[in-house]
Amino acid sequence: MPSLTLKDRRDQTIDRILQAATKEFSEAGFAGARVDEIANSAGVNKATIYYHIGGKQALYAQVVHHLFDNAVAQIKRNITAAQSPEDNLKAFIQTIAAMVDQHPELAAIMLRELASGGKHFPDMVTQDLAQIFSILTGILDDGIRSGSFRETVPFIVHMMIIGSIVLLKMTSPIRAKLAPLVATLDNMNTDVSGSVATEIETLILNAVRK
Amino acid sequence: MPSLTLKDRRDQTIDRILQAATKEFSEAGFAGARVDEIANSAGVNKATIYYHIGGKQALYAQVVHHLFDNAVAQIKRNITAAQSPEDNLKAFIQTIAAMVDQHPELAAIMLRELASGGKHFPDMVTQDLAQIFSILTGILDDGIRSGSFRETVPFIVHMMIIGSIVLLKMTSPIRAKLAPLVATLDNMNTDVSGSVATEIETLILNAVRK
Amino acid sequence: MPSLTLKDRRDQTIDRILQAATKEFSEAGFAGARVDEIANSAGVNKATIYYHIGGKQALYAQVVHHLFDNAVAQIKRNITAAQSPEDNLKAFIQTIAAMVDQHPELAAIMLRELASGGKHFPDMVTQDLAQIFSILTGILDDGIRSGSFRETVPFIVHMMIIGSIVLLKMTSPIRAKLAPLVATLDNMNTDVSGSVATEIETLILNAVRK
Amino acid sequence: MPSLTLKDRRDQTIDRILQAATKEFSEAGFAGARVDEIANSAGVNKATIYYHIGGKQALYAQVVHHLFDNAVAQIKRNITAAQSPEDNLKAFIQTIAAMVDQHPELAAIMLRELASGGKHFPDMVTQDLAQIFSILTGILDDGIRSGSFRETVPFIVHMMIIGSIVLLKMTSPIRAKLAPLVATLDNMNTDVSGSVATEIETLILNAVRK
DNA sequence: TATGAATGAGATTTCATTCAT
DNA sequence: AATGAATGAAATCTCATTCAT
Repeated sequence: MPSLTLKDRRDQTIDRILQAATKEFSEAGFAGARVDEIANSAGVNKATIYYHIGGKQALYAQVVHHLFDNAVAQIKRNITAAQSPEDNLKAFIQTIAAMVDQHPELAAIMLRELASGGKHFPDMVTQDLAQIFSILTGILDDGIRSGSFRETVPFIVHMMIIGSIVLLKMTSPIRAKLAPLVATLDNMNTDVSGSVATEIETLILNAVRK
Repeated sequence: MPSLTLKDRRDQTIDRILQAATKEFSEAGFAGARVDEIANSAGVNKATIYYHIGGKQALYAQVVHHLFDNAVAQIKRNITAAQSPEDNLKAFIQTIAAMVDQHPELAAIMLRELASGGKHFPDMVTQDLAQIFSILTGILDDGIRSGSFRETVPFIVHMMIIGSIVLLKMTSPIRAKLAPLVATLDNMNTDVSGSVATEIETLILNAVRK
Repeated sequence: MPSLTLKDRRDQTIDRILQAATKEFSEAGFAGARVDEIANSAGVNKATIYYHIGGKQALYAQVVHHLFDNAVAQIKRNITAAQSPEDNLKAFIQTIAAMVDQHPELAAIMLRELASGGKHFPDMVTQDLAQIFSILTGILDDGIRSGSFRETVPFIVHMMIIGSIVLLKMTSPIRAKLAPLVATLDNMNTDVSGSVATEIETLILNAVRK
Repeated sequence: MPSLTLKDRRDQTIDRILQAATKEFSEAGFAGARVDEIANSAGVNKATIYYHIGGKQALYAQVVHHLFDNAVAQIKRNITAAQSPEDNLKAFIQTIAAMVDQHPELAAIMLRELASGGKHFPDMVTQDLAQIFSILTGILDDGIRSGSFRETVPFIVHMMIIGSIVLLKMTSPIRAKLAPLVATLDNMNTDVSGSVATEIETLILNAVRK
């Protein structure tokens, strides 16, 4: 029994490349990322990247694709099970918070993409985002129908949730710098799922509740 | 009266450089920005930038500095005049929204900086941000003391406000792409001050009100 | 009888490689040719080329060798049968013209080799060329001895024949571009054997006849 | 008085680049030429080539352009003065021969371009070639009108002249290899203007004369 | 003050070749 | 016999920076 088939080897190599690229792109952005660096940290020759993937652009596209696809899948999995609109909204917030803790690269890449107007977003990713949004819309509609939620502008609520989670996650290094100067920042966690997400839940529920 | 003093000429040149740089940096990020491009769009020779400013890093620092300094000043100006905590909170939200509409570059640069952990933020900018935050903390404290606001985690409220405003502003090109597919996005404005900010006010006030 | 012996399979593969290589080298030259491209268009894996042939240089050598060897053989076959010096000269011209129509790659490769001073020509090919030339020398000598031809410089006559045939063949794409602008080019054939070769015959015979 | 104006320096640099490029491209062809090599032999930094010219393709285009433009100009200059069709034809042949001796790069590049179907020829060059051809057509027409020349196919005569001259020039290294084996090649000159061109004159005049 | 020319260092990409199977 | 994966070396090109004027 051979230790590893050819295809497995291939997949493993591609995986290592994709992981290294995800890290590099999220830390440095597309323009700042270095193919050399990615190759090194993936432990492959630079040419291997071109052989398997095809170039910096293509590599970036794959990274973004992977990241967002998995994210959508995870959110879908976590929401469908829940029940009341309030619980669903909580689950939505917790899921996104957990995801951002698990994959901070997602948050970094999203911010940078927003900063450049989503120019590099492949259409599929845009649709992924639309799906996430439609999950929230569904929850809010349910709540309105069942009389527990007010009428709100769903996209604004969406941005409020995503915005607070992502910014809270990404400000943690800055918070660390500011903590000595600003009392209320002292004991804030670097993770956003947990107590931070719980506070967000409360705020958002108050915001949309009748 | 001479047409233009030497000093004015100089200042004008520097101004054109800074404006061009602001645009380029906000659109492409630090790594993606090209000194060549900045020089072109400022209508000066590349070497002039080095002569007056000193290099890409220095140029970026000045751009960020300008942008955030003015922002803080503007917020301070708009808040001090107001009265009740509720009105102050509204003014805070409206001011930030107006600022982001006026200077979308500010939003873009902030997002990118967050994405890279604020590595390039000069200390002064970090302190600017702390000042803005302390304004909000003051408003929330006032509200708690006067009995109209609940106890909340100020930084989370802060991120909720900033996050929703900035993301709403920056998603407008993506929204344009999605509008045909998603009904609720149809008639959303590209500006965030105005009706969008008003909805944010309502949501945030509900969120923090007792 | 088995469908195909192992040896035949091998030969077939090599053949496909050589054909693809001939096309690619003639279109792009040695430096411009891509081993990848050759492999693709031969329908084999790149490594197969290295396995069977041994490398780009070796491949090129084989291609050139094949091409010129066959050419010499064909010319020899066609000349020996003829009779009078005039008829032999005509046959010589017609044969070369026919060969160039059949294998335009030969012409392309020859031109490129001349352009680089025959650096890559294996010695055997140089000798092939010498043989072709000696055939012409023989014809011209016969003509002089029989009193029908003048004394000429054989190599110059040779170059005049080869040059006009090869250039006429290779200019056909350029002629196509020029035809709309230049009246006399309108109805020139893309093939060089036939009426074009007949005109060359006349010109050359006039040139060398007493 | 400054030793050299800025513009002169620039022109000098560009000239050195163009000269080096002409040599490299003619020796190695487009694909085989190395920008590094060109930069080195021009004594400039590689980036200088990109600064002034803009890339390998552009560099090649300029080289070809220069070469052919000058060639056409020179031919025009030399022909207009002459008189009888016979003398004009001789002048045409001598001029082209002289040009090829002066600029063998022209011949090399032309052969390679023919080999690839003139794909890289800018339109202007194609028109240059058409002009040269129209000069010959004029001469032949004159000769027909004055009764000294037969009716011929001008383009074939053209190719016969150009072909023999260019091939004679470019075969000189191969001839050197063959000389020990082939008696008649012994004392052939490496230059084509002079006795070789004179022999071509005789052959071509015989070929077209009534 | 301002500039055009030039560059060094490094970025991305290509490609002939080899290796393990 | 044949292949997919991987690579080293080198090619083209970019870009922040400096120099001479």
